[in-house]
Amino acid sequence: MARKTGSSGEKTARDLRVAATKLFASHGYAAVSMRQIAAEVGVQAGALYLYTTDKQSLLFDLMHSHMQELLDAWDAEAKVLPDCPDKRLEAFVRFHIRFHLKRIDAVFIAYMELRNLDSGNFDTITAQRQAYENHVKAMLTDGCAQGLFTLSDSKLATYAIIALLTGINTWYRDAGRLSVDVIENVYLEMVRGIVSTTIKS
Amino acid sequence: MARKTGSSGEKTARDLRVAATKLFASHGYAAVSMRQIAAEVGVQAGALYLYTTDKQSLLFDLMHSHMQELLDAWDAEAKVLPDCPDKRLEAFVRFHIRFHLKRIDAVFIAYMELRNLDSGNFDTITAQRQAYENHVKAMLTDGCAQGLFTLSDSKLATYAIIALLTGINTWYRDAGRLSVDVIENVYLEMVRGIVSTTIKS
DNA sequence: GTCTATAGAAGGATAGAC
DNA sequence: GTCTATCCTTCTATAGAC
Repeated sequence: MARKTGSSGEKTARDLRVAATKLFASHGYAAVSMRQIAAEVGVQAGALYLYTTDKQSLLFDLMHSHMQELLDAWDAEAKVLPDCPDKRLEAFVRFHIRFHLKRIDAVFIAYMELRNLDSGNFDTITAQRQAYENHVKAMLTDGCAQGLFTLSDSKLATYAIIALLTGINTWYRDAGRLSVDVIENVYLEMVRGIVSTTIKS
Repeated sequence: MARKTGSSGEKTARDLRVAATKLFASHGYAAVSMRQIAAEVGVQAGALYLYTTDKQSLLFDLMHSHMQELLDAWDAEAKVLPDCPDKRLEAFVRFHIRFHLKRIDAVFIAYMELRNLDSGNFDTITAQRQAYENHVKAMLTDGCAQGLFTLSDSKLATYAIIALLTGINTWYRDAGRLSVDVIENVYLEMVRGIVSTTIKS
């Protein structure tokens, strides 16, 4: 924790995570070798095993810390939001888009590499994903209870909204024709259509 | 073409596609070996090379024929639809859901294994995907022109609708709590919300 | 903390017998 | 049409030098 930040080991540990994230996202976990990762980090393959017990733990650590960051970030943001479901929904849409667009590689891994996790690891990540979905579902149910949203199935609406928002990651490019602000506004409009809310902010 | 259907070679060719589809979807292209596929087919690894020049062609063939089937199926259905954009949208939503839920493994591969295609193959599949997106976009643009839909960006709406519908594949289970008919209806309602159409069928 | 070297397993693809 | 056998490459992970 309070170690010298200049320590070469800490830098290598960080570099390893960055390199693995980039390579796993580009080519897939199974297609990337420890040698490739080592080359990207700038060390020999053997040296990586000072920082991870094996390739599987490396994948799990990346996915687990990503999901934890996501849950923590939304908890922090949700805590200071007003009770109004429509305001919370707007905040969620903007939060989800911004958070995910800043971590395109990590998000890709978290969605695509589930099948390459050992079963215990799989269960852990799945529970985190479900916790996130539950936040959304609670928000929608709440809005329905207050008569602000109209939904025939809040579980399906949760899936639908998350899939629609996360789908942005598959086509977004940094120098694209639309700014993140504009994207947020357009998608917010579509999500409002889904929940059939007629409230204007 | 007009060969005896009892021919062992034709059966093996079919079995190979079935086995590869199943295994690639479960574990990923890179994680599956030709030996595993052969075992699933019930032959030795060497025999597979009578039916595919290499592993890459096998992947490409699966993806290419899946996408072609999709395009052909929608062409056939769209041909006999009325001009009314709302009716066409409803037909599309139902078509997309039904088509994709019947081919969960193939759809998964078509989305997840793009990065494992050689560059020429990648371009071919990407063009097919774009052709499909263009059908949807044209339908939305048409509805907007006729004043039936309200969309601030028909390209983003296309992405959003496809992502939302295809997302069903990630949670759908055959013996789940909802029938395909119910799912179609709920998602159609949400898609109508996105395009803000108020027309009732 | 990193390197070189290597053990041991598994991969894709081919050759030739049947 | 399929099998057995095998070539050659590449992989993960470890051991021991520096």
